[in-house]
Amino acid sequence: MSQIDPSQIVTRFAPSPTGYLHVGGARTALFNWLLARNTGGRFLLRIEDTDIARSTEDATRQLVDDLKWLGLEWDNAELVYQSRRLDIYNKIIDGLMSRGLAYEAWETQTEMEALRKSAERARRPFLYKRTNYTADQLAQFKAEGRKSVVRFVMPVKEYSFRDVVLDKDITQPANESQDFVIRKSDGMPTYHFGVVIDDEEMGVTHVLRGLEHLKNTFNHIALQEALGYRRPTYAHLSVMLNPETGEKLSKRDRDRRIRKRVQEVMRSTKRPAPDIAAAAQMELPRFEHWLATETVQLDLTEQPKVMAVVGLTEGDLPEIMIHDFRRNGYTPEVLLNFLALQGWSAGGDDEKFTIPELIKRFTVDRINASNPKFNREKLRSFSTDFFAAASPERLLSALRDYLRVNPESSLNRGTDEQLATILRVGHGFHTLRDMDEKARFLLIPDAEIRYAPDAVAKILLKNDGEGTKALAGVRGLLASATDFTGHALEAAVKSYCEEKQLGLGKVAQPIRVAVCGTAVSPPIFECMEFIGKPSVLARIDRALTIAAAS
RNA sequence: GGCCCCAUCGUCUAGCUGGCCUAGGACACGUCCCUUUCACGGACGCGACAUGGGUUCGAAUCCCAUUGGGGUCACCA
Repeated sequence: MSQIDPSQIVTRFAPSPTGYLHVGGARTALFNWLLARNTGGRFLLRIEDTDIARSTEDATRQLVDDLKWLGLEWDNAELVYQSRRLDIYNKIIDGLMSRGLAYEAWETQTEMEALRKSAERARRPFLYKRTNYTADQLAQFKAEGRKSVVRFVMPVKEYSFRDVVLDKDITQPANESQDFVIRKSDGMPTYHFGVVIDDEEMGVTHVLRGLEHLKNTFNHIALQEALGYRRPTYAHLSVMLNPETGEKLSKRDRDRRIRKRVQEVMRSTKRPAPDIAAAAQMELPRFEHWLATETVQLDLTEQPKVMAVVGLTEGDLPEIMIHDFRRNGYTPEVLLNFLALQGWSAGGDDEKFTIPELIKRFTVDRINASNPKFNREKLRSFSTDFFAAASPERLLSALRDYLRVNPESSLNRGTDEQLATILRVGHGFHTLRDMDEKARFLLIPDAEIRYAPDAVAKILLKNDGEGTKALAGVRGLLASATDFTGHALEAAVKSYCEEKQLGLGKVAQPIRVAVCGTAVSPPIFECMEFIGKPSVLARIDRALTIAAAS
């Protein structure tokens, strides 16, 4: 083997545009990007849109947006779309056919299915065998309007390649060679074909991809040999698993979470299905079908409605797409750091890295072969630490980004200065969503404060309205305060409590409920300063009215 | 089911050219401290080499088997 000049390393990420970027795809992209950046090589992006039915332009845009958001910039100025390269593929396929290395096959998908079924019944593995059609058959197929596919004549021999993650040679015996499809009946190349041609033409030297492609590699090698192409270095990455199911992380996991919650709610509240379906504005048969069928998923309009009915929020669902993480208030540097640790480690005890550190320390030989379970708790902890250490500028830009994808948040009303204050007062949060949920009352009109019934009951009404009395008592003090800063308010309320022989909590908690609507908030005196005296008094009056009416 | 891959605390992992390991770190969890709430923070603690055989003076580290988990068997990538 010749020594590869590291500066010549070319990697690529080649997603198929079927939706937002999946977290597993993001990790694959990250590893390829890291390898290129670590060695001063190039990282390329190619769109594998050969599945016409599933690929959309929207999806391509979302994919590109997610990659940009992550900061995984690619080095090809022009994106490569496979769908625009049909001429190139067809020319090569014609060449293969003229050399007798590829041929047309006429079996329909139903016929293929039947063949597979019978092989299964006979309990032997199915391998496609070339059939010789008579002239009559061919004429009949064409008369029927059948469309042929093109299959590659895969030489029957043992194939072997070295996988640098597994650090071993992977071999496929000769009797598993099979003439696989390289051009589909719609004229598009298959993945196997496009990937081989494009990797060669783009000069890709290193292919880091998911483990699900391990066996495909033999097909690719056979094609490379037939075409006289170079063989890139292969590295197959482990599969990230859902910690609850132990299966591959899947978009379906979110749906599963909702279904589980619906079932819990139905069991505990004895609320019947028709009732929930109606509340979610869904047809009952559709709702029941979904409820009973794992493989059926709610669509994007149904999902939020059902969630609202059973009291689930965005933050309760497992994030699967990069966009989910963005919406839930994670930053790219945290996500990337964490993703790098799913299957890779720097060795030793270090695990918190900036992006430049990641680039510097990344090597392929430290990638692990076993499948990690995706542990969101730890990601959350990384996020907490990141926000605790971030500069005010980074905090604000992260929050602005979060708000762009969460337009319904009340914090969108804030000025930069206000948001900076909120960020400072509310420090110690895990994610921006967490911060948003805790601090959103700061930027909504007094009349729109919603008083949480359990907080009102526990803090204001309990013990014969003890809290309400305390609130009414301290109102005068607040109304007459001349200095409405957090410090001054705290000092004033503290001395008030001493004077009245009350614990601080006995007074502070009722104020909190009155001002925030909940029993939980950032430090209350600073919140009061932020909101200002008129609003604080208005909110207290409103709370007193509500308490009196309860 | 066939073929392939993998196997250290609940989780992510360090360690794997055998002795520095009565196995290290982080998350989670538990106790305590801080505290006007929730968090944050601090201290301490709990906790693993899947099993069975080898090889060796000596194995988490090497070999084999078993078990378990995962992947794959498309005109989807």
